[in-house]
Amino acid sequence: MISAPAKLEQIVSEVKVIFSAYLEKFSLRKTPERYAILEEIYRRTDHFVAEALYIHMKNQNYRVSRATVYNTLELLVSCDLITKHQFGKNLAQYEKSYGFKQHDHLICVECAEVLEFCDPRIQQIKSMMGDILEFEIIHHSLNLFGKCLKTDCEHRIKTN
Amino acid sequence: MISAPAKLEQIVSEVKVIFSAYLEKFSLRKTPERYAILEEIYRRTDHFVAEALYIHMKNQNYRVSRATVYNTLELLVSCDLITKHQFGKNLAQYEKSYGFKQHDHLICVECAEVLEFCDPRIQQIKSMMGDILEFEIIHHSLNLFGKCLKTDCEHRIKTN
DNA sequence: TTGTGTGCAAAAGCTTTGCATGTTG
DNA sequence: CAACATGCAAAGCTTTTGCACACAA
Repeated sequence: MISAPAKLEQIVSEVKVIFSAYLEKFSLRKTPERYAILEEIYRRTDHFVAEALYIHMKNQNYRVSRATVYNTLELLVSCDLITKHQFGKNLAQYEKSYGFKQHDHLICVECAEVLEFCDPRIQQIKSMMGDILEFEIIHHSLNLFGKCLKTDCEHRIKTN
Repeated sequence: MISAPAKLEQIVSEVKVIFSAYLEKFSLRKTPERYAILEEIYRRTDHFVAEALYIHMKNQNYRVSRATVYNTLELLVSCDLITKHQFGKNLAQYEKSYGFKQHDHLICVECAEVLEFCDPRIQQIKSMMGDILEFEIIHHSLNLFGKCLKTDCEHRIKTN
């Protein structure tokens, strides 16, 4: 079996190829900033917000601007390498999407913890509703909001 | 059968009772502004944004501030009389929810048209995921994004 | 060389907050 | 009358835009 670090390297190189193809297809320029942002995202853990990505790159002394971060995030959403979420707040959260299973989210309204889950029925709903309402469904967003019942939930620990 | 205007009046009076009970329960004040905003929402059509509600009340020469509008919208969300949505933009949209069937949304990515649909499977997903992940699910948000295939879709008309 | 992309800072847009005033309970 | 709610304007935060410069193609 392939090791986790090796798999990460493989994914990073694959997403670069996909991004390159996308940039070529639309005659967009292959700038070092764009690749640096893509790589930063794929080496980071799960969900992140634009500002955190910007700060993190700045901390590594990488010269980049917010404008470029936002511009590149939009490109990456367009070529399906990341997904953009709005978990009820006025703040976009992003997530890498290549090489990971499609999933939806369950958000704790008390501690804002985000869990992921998969359910095949959502695909059925998408295709049925697309047919009935005559839409070509491109993507979806399903968020469940609730309270964690486990005793070790972060917000329960906090309130002890 | 009861007429549509009569039904609206009935709903308006019912939501006022519910709101009153909520305000009493939490020892909040029954101000004229709060009732005026509630009434305005229930007499208006479907989805709206906070600013539009504010402008609309101003145009009727009702003296109200944005602060109060936002404050009241939050109260109404808390007592389940309206629901708050984020259809992919950094802009909250609201919708009255009492007396209307629970539904989800299908958004056209080209013309931003919003359609509503119901599917019982979403309830099954909610209860199953709540059980498995040990969450008490309070509410959910399911948005499908796609392109309208009908020839009379607004964005198709626009581009003619 | 040409024009797209970038950095920087300012602006824009939605929402929240602070403070003095008004009004509910 | 005491505390809470309101109006107004300013501030806060995320995101977008304008402009001069840099650099990919």
